[in-house]
Amino acid sequence: MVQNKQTEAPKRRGRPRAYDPQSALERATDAFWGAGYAATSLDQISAATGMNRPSLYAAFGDKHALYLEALARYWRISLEATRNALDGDRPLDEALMLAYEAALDIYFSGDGRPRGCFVVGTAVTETVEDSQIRDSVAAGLRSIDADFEARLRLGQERDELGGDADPAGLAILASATMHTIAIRARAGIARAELQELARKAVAAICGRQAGAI
Amino acid sequence: MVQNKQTEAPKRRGRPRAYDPQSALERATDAFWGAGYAATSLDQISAATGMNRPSLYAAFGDKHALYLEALARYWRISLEATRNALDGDRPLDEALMLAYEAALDIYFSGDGRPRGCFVVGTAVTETVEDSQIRDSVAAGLRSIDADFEARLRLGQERDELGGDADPAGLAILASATMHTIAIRARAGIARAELQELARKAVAAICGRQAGAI
DNA sequence: TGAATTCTGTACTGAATCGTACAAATATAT
DNA sequence: ATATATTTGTACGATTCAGTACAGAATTCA
Repeated sequence: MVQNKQTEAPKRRGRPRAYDPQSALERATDAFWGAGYAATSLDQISAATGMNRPSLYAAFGDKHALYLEALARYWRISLEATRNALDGDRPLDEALMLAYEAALDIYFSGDGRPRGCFVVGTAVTETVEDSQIRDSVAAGLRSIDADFEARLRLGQERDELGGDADPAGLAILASATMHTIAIRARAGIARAELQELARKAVAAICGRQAGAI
Repeated sequence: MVQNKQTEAPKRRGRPRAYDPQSALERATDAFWGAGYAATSLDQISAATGMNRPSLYAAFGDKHALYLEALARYWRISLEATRNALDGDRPLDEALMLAYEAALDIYFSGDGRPRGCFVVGTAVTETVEDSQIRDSVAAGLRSIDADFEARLRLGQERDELGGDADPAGLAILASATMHTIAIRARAGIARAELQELARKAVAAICGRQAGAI
């Protein structure tokens, strides 16, 4: 059996940690996700992770650094989900619909109320006065745009779109659809309604010949 | 000359107010708009409005009530701007483009950094744990949807869309375009880029025969 | 076994926060 | 003038918050 790679089996010297950094970051993300960055206190994060404050500081630095790590992790996971949905050899309309379903899985995850997108729900608020969060958000948005546009260009090559369609323009609409779903999910709109919204958007983007899904 | 209606000329009894409630609410909105609801302290609002804390409480109630008033006022103004853009007898593509330009005027207003949409940038964060803000956001979103859909149906009657187009589906894309602009503006994307984005979106929504604007 | 190392948990500090009490100020009503 | 009503501004209390100091606990190395 291969040596455990996730912790790099470091044979650390002193008292062992009572927490797993990865799952601690995940629970810290959950804490921020609900009330947002500013309204979430370190005490709440401490409670959510089971780590006391000094351990939080030792592991992640201050609240801001912890949030940046949570944000980066969320981008990784959510961008990967979108790419996985778009990458396959599915028809275009199916691929788009799958991307939105994957997003909805994330937006409706967790135990409490639906929280929508972590970025739209918590990071966007901070972008005005926080350049690091702003840069992260801007980069992530462009990345999603590029993924949609690449898939739509492929669709055009495969004659899945009208020949006169503009992949760049449609990519904007595809990204925009994801953003409006992100907002509405957090605002309490039911998942079924958002699925229906996604279906209509996909049909409109793909040129109304859809109906498969 | 008609009696001053805005203050109802009430001949109040005690010491007169040193502030104008309307402009105070406007400046309080500005204060919230930058850092968001949770990160904006009453001291900052006090500084922005020139009112001291007891006067703020007397005029608006606590921080939460003040924010709700600011949110309601923002919805009033921004929904009216959208309706004015869509209501006229302009061609559909011009009307849509004008709606996005009106939104951009709001999103890029103020002295400091661009703040995007007040709702998307500050209210959406609070929707998970605050039912009053959630209800306000949900209602406003539906209202914009309805405005776009009404204009698109009119466009279909006037043969400004393909006969097989689905106004409800396109209305979703029109709303979504506004939302993605709101997010991107706050994330620091330049206004010129967002105008170009809006043009492409309008062209795609209206069936690519655009080019007028 | 003892020294060195790393983490845990309590407890503390200083600052920021919200909300309000209270006296002074400024107007109208009689 | 005097009483009444309303707002202003200072000042205070109670709470919460971020960040850290420090002692004790748990582990590895020699």
